[in-house]
Amino acid sequence: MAKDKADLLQGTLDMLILKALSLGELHGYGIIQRIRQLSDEMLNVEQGSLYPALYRIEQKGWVSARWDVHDTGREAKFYKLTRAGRKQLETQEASWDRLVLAIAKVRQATA
Amino acid sequence: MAKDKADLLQGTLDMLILKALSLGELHGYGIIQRIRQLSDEMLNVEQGSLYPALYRIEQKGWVSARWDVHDTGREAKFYKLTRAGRKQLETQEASWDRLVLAIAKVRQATA
DNA sequence: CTATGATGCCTACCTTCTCTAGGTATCGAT
DNA sequence: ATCGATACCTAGAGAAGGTAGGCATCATAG
Repeated sequence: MAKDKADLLQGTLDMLILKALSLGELHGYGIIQRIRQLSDEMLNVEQGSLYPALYRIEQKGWVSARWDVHDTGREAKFYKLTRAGRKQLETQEASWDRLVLAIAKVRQATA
Repeated sequence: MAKDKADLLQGTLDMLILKALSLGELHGYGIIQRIRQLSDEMLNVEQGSLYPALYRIEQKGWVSARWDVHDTGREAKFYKLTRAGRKQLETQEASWDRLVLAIAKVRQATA
């Protein structure tokens, strides 16, 4: 990991993947690029984190996968948000907001 | 864990403990209460998470500990932020801010 | 033409972290 | 006398992300 890139906190990756897919169907490698690009290079998801995560997420029914050929003529495995996945994204975003709020409250405290 | 309390994300506990101690010396059990109170009951740190965390944090030199008797006459182990701990708190807060910002950027994206 | 880097997929193992679930002891209130 | 809160601790489990490898294709640079 490059020095200027922060490690993800556990529990944030699923949300990022689901969010990336909410913008449209995409293959694994593309998800990494989309997250990196949208975050202004601040977030870098490792392949070794992504593929197992995609597998987990697919098992849970939040995404569906199919092999396809894209523009460049190369084959890739495309993932698509399911209805349950969209629901899950909302849930995770709400949890994230709650956590951010709670931590902000603690940090507001002054000595 | 109560239903209305969210599990912490891994990596946030150290920051919360250091922040709690930045408001003044405190013993372990009190740290849990302070975090719960400051977060409006949204964050509940389990004892089984706290004590190992305090041990780790002490090993890293971010806090110093001493046994003492407090008002109620009971003995307790009081923890105090060290200079390195204060520095570490700043670092972790900056990382947290970066992460929150990066995730906000990703979430801003519209399909 | 060949070497290299980017694209694209995957797995095994490691490490870290938090939680669950136990244990112990003291104290105040019922 | 019992029970809940206070106060400390540990062992083990589970989850998740990273590191480090492997493999194949393609475009580009030398």
